[in-house]
Amino acid sequence: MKSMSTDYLESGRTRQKQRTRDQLIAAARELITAGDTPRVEEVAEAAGISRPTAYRYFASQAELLAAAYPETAATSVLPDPPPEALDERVAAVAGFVIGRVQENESQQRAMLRLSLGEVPHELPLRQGRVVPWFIEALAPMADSIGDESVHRLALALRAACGIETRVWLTDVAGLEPAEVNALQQWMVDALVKQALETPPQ
Amino acid sequence: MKSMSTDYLESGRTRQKQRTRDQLIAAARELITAGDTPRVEEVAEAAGISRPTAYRYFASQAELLAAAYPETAATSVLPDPPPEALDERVAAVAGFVIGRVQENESQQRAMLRLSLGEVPHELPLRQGRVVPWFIEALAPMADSIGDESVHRLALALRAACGIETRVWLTDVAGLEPAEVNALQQWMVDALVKQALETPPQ
DNA sequence: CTCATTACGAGACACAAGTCTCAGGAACGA
DNA sequence: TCGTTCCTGAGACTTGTGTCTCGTAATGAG
Repeated sequence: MKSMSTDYLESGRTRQKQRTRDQLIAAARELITAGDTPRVEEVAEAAGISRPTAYRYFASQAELLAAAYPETAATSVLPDPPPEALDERVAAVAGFVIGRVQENESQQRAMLRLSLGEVPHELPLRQGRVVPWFIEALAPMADSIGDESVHRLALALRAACGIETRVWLTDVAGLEPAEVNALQQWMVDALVKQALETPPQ
Repeated sequence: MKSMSTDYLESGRTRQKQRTRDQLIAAARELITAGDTPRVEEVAEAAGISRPTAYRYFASQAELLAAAYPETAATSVLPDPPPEALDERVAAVAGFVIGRVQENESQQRAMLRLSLGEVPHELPLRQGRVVPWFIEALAPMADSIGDESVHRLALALRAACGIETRVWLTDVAGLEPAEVNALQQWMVDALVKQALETPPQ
């Protein structure tokens, strides 16, 4: 089953459906923040909804959990007032992101694993807010290297401090959490500094 | 079931067991290079061995596939003669690694997914040869920044050009394969250049 | 308030991973 | 060659994901 078409929710008994969907997401969110990777059955039961109905709203466990993933409402994570120095601005964003990844590591791992399912998804993965945060932090250098390069750099920064990099540094390289944080932070700093001299692409 | 203890293979009818294990690995390798992520049953059948026996040798599909993963025999991937310039040396290794990841992307994704199984593994993940390759390429700078920093840098480089980073740049950032290669190569270059000024840790 | 629409629940099914038991047969020592 | 060890195969079982059918009941329009 593919993802439910958007206009399905907007036809028929829309309020009932919205309610059901919200209950599922709320239940999933609660279980996720409680620390596990809930099965669809557990989410459905916690929401007082049957399993088949849960699958009527979300094509897979991955989609349900993705929809339930706690969002940060903030549109900016720069301190107030924002620093002027580029590396400080970026370091602030990176520090926030790295910390968040570390806090929610088990959920992030679950999301990554589910997103790698053998059957290619119909894009359940949403681009988060991290890239915009980095682009905001990099704004002062947009004039000198151009928007395109700023975008590339932001992608590289997100890659450097995301869960994917963390997983490797932890599981395979065997670094301690604090060491992982430090190395990711160093990578971010190095990428920014180098971008000033030779921007990507 | 945990991983079979190593000395199990070395006790009793060792040759029979070694043969069985080799047949399983050979069959898995064939199926993997044919392009899919075979089920344990498929590997066992292809090897003319029963499924329970396959599980006697490998605790999980992940372990079996990991054991079957094609190895590069080379202990060095530097061109002959090796360049003197540090960035060229590293670029050579990175280019090789990035190319290999791109070639075997589906298998690498399968390995990554299986390595993220909910139940923490008893270390089925082996540190590959990529880090040693990078350390070799970085040898000229060991005197100036120290072995420890070289090691850290090599870990960062491997993280930057591995499958984990590629997955994100492809699936979420939506870059084309060639763009992914270019950005990973840029990241590697930037990290090396910056390490000359402020080494990690 | 009535009734057709339509979301929901119960329960069964398919399939894959992983586990367990037990009996047969191959390997190896004597 | 004989006999015991112990590896292997057959097949059932458990758990989890995702699908399907069909009857029921809530919803909201008239």
